[in-house]
Amino acid sequence: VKRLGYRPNAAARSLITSRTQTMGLVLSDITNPFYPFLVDALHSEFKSLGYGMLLFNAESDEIGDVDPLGHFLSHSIDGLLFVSATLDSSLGKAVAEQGLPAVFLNRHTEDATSDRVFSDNRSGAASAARLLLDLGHEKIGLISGPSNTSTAVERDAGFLNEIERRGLEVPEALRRRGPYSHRTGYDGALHLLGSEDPPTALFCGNDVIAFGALDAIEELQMSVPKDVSVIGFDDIPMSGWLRINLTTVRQPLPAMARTAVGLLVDQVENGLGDPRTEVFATELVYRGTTSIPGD
Amino acid sequence: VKRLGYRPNAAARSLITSRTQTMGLVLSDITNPFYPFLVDALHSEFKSLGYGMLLFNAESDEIGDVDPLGHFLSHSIDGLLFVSATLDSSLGKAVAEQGLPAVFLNRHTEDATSDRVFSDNRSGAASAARLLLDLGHEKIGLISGPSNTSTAVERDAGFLNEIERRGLEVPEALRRRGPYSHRTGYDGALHLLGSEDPPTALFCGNDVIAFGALDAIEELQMSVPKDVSVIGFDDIPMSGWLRINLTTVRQPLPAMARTAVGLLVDQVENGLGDPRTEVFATELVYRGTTSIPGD
DNA sequence: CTGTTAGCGCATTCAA
DNA sequence: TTGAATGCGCTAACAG
Repeated sequence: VKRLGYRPNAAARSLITSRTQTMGLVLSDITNPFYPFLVDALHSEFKSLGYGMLLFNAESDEIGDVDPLGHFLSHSIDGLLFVSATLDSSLGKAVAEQGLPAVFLNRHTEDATSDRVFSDNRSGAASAARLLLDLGHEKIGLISGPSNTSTAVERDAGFLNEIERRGLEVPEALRRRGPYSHRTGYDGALHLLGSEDPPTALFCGNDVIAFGALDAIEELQMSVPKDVSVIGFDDIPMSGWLRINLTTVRQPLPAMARTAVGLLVDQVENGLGDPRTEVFATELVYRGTTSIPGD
Repeated sequence: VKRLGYRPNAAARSLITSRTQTMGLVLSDITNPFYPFLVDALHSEFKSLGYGMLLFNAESDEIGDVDPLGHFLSHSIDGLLFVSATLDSSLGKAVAEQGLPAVFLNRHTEDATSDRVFSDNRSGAASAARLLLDLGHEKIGLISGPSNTSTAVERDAGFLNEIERRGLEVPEALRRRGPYSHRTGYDGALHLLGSEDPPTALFCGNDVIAFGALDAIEELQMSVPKDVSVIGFDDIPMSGWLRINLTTVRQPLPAMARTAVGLLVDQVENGLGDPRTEVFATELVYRGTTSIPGD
């Protein structure tokens, strides 16, 4: 009978089941090279579990009071996955009030109202600090992400803490901050390295910032790692390309994506429970942008 | 009355209007740095017109007989936007048979059954050839994309045609081909430049392939553009980064995205008509990876 | 112009 | 087991 290409009508079905088999993915700026790999991983997880993925791109690195909720609620989805929300975002509360299944991935908001999965940014940043200190660097610059993101706050804390534990410090003059973008790294490094007593190493808030820093170093006709060592965070695939070859801290993105999707699907299929938090270990990836100072 | 947060139920509404206000976006591999900018542009166009965007990532560079249709039909969308379909894909016919609004963007299939928008790949590639010839290169290598993509076929044709018009040629031994990936460029350049009579310039099927070629050149300890000139295609933002600084052929992606979305929305709102084709002009972007041979 | 009603295509219940 | 009936929440057509 159904040989003539019958397709059940999804609208009618979801009208009765009150399920759409579609999840919403909210992210801050898909243009940032960090995301595609995440989106890829998330998509294939969702697909294998029978869910579609509706994209909402906030278009700036601030998922603040942009309101993706209205958009999604009127498109009726079963759950929401937030990637890289900001700390001050009211999204957590709003979603909890709606009783909507939700998971925060990579970054989280201040109040743990929903499931969260992220990596151990503190210890990852600490391991980066340890590497630079062990190599003999004493004057280290810091170019961080935005202060309203949990990743930046925790990476800063882990990094600075380790430095201080060794009896050193990073003076204000050697700190810069901005969006997780190439430009932030470029401007930051230009400023820090152009000063009269420049640092011999830079810890960058993520890989994309580090790429900007590398470009600034090129611009200043200095060389990496001889004149300056550089470390990033994330280990996106581009960081392994030969011309970049960035030392960085790897986040286990595929596993994180799988976990986040699992939690979300569990929420929609088995009902909401108490908020859960999953933390993943990072791994230092030693490549070519770090060395003993002057070597 | 509706102060208590009333939201119309999208499923019920679309049951009666037979519209979901959602479009499907099919792409071959979101991990390829070429796509995020497109996705971003498409998303904001759709959003501004009141449409959501459901993502389907084919996960390999081959949108062949992977069947996103089943996935989408069971998620009920109003129209489909295919980015980078392959020539041999049966998608065009399948979609046309379903009477589903669809647009092919960037690449197209053999039969023009739906609206299509792409750039003038032939003349873009010809302008790249002209640049290399004018600089004095006579031995030029070609690393193309897959032969079942319209972009690769047309770029090859435009490039080779211009070379021949000047009385030169690109022998088989100087041609390589593979997926639009970093690895294709890396392996291809390693092979071509490692031969006994290596070319002095390489035309790459797209920027990502060119990045791989640049890495191979680094690996071989040769220098760009002194030993080898390199040209890419697309002009994705990374190509403008200082450490890359790639000479390339720009496609006007934002305009192309706007047009594609416009055509698709027109189809769903005003009914299907005869297939339309929109072609966009490219622009040569002269940067630092090209020069007179040996200079 | 406001108020009422039928029906979109399913899943689920209940009757046979 | 199989078959018919109800209603999910809207929109559109129609009646008042």
